[in-house]
Amino acid sequence: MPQQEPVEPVDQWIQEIVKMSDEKMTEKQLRIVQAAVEVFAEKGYASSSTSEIAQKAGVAEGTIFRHYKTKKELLISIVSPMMSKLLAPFVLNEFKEVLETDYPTLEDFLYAVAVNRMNFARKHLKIIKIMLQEIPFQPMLQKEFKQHIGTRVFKRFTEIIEHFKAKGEVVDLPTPALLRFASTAMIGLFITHFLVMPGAPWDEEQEIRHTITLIMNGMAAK
Amino acid sequence: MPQQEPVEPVDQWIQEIVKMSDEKMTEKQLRIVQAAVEVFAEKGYASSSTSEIAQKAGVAEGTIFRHYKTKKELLISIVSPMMSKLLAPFVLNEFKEVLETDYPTLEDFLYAVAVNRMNFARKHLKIIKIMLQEIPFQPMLQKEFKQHIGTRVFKRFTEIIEHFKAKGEVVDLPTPALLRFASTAMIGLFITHFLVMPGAPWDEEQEIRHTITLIMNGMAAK
Amino acid sequence: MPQQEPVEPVDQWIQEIVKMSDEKMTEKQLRIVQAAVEVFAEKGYASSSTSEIAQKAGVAEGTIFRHYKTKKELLISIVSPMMSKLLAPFVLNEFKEVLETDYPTLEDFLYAVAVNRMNFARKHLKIIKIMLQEIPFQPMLQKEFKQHIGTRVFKRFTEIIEHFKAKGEVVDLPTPALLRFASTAMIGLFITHFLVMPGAPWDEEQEIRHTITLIMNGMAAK
Amino acid sequence: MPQQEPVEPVDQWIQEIVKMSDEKMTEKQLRIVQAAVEVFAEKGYASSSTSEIAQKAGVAEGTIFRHYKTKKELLISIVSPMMSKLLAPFVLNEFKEVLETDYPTLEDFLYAVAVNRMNFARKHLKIIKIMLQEIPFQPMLQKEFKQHIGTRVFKRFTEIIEHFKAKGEVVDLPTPALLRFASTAMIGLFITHFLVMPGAPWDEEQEIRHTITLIMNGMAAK
DNA sequence: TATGAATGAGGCTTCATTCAT
DNA sequence: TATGAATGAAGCCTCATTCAT
Repeated sequence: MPQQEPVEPVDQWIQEIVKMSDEKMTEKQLRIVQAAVEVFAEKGYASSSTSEIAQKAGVAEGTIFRHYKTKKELLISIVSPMMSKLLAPFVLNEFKEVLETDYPTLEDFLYAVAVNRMNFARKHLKIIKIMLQEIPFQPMLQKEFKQHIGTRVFKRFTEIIEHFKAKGEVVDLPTPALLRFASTAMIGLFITHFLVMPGAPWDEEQEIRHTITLIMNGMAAK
Repeated sequence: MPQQEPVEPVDQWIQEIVKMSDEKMTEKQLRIVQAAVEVFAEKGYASSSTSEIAQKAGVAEGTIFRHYKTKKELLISIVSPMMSKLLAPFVLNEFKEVLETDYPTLEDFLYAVAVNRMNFARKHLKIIKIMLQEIPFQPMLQKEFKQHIGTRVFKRFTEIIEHFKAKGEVVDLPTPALLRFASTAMIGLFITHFLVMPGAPWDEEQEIRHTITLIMNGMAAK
Repeated sequence: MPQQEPVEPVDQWIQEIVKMSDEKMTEKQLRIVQAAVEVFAEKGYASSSTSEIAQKAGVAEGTIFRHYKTKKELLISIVSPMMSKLLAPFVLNEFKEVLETDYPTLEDFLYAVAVNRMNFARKHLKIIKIMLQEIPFQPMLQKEFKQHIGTRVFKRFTEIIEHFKAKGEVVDLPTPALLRFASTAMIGLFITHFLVMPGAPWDEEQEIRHTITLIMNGMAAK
Repeated sequence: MPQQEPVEPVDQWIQEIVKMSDEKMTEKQLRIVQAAVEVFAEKGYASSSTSEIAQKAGVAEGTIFRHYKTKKELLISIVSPMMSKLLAPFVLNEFKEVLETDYPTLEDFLYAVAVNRMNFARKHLKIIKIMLQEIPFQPMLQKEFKQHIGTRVFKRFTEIIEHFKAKGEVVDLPTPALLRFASTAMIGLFITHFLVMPGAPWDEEQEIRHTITLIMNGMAAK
């Protein structure tokens, strides 16, 4: 079990990516986006009306369409950048090096990353909910999802797992199975606490540590 | 690792529940339900139109409303029974006894249950997809979900995990964490293969075994 | 100058074409079409609103879209059949034979045809006005116009003019110039009295005769 | 048939009218007018948007409304002066005198005028198209049209025709019929070649001569 | 003078639901 | 029971026009 580690090192190399790149929005446009996030998250994209968004944003309905050609473009403009920002740290080239250089144990590293992403997710919970809801129905989001996950994040994680397998620290099971196991256990933690049981009290640090412990135990070479 | 086991024993005690309780539907009504499942799964509930459902079912639009007062009632009538059927085996009182009586190892038992539920899910994939999509937006479904999971399935699983903890076979971590870990790893397997990567080829038996192995390793008392 | 001739012979061979082929319309659909003709003719297609059409037709706005998928489809459904009906008599194969068989002089024949088409046009004046207004902006109507005029009516008229040229009765100028001259002089008569000066009193029979006389004089071999 | 005549004489007495009276327009205003002509001609007035005009003109939308109070005023400002310029030569008081003084034959005169107006029309084709399209729907244009045609051009042409009738050179038919015949045959030539078949190759000089020949033949006292 | 963000009325179209047949 | 024409509310979007800068 890792000692309490400062999260900063991770944030150092993510910071320029994590920081919001939503530049130069007018104040009304910002209000539109915020209202859209609220309404989409509450009712789902298809059941949300632009008139309700406009009302909640305190602008005229026509103003929405001055900034976004269609309702769908408004959705995409919200969800699409979130997807890349959410996964950005896992795409970095230095990922593996940082992992070995800056952290005493794999668990430490995973914990740092998990906390960082958890904080990010908590901050953008509604957008992530919208993203999960709409990916099945929006081909454009599917495309972005596949590009990000399929060809970048997946590859990076695969490298890391095989690195540890080569070192004899990870059980000899197929890499895809290991990857799926680890990621769904972590994502499951996230979804359970943020989406399935949003009200339940929890000690985030403890929960993350337990989950990582279980994952590590599961994957450890016997 | 368990030997190849016949799945039948599990089915024996689920059979009366798993068996369809779709009673006395007219042929047209059946066609409506089938069409609705197709369309809801493809476009999502809110983006589906009753006219498209009617057309695909080969009935007049009015006919739908003769059987279901509203579009939402049609949705509920499809999703609601599926939820209980999907979780039914985990609610049975004899669950724990069967587990200890009929199966040599815990892994054997989990494998049998997993295969059984996987087959069930494959058969009703579209409805499950609709269910997952609509639970966040349909209070009635949320209520049923909470009743089933929160007060019945959760309780049953908690009992079982604590049973094994008491026997010293499971690591001493909080039961909710263990439960979440095990279930999300299994559900993650399901969602990955059925929903995220529906086309990918896979050896179901192997995948289930690997996942259970990882879960068991993770939870095993060290 | 021809004696007063009965118009019937011409009508005999056009009758089955001239007769309306608008079959099996519901009463509401008929009211929609009538209202649309009124409004389109008065304001022009682009400046007409479906809500005004619905109101004038005494139906709900949605009812229009039950019968016509779009506003443009409503326009096309009105104008397109009119174009072929208007030109139908000029396309008939027996045109030239009838001309030589049933009428003592070319003038008689032209007079009969002119009266027949004038009556038809008067009856459908508004639709013809819409047609003329919208052809420049509706590619589908342009296509139909080219097919009808370019490849059928033009060809028929060319044959007839060359027939009389061969008989030495028509001046030796290029056939297209003769055709254009004769047709625009006739169409000019129509447009002047029906569209440019709709209120002016006139003796239709006299006007037609004068115009034909002038056309014949103009084209006569000197 | 007249010899090739210089067109200048006609232009001499039209020149001060034909010359553009577009005074003191800013460069932006000019660009707005040009863009409006393009867009109105292509899509029709009602289907054109001020935003498209502004974009094509390279100005802000608001700039249009600084120069023209409404969209309709922009239309009128374009079409209205064109109408008078197009018909100006036919309104001149000296018309008849010029006719008898400067040209050996009536045909010569008509040819000269036709060529002159044809050139003018070719130069302002789009505006004329807009004019023809919008007269039916714009009361203000109708008013101007009636004033120009009804009380001035019509009167002038009537005088000329009756002048030649008195001289025994024109057939004894009602003057309005003669006038309509001649004008629609000429206008028909114009519309056919410029609007109905804009792409077709043609020898303008020949076509005008043929048409005038046919008109003269038609109207000649027998 | 010029801009362009903002407006809100109005346009076309969809759709769940009703009802006479 | 089944139909499908009809409804009208509501949805998305366009657009001429205004106004603060």
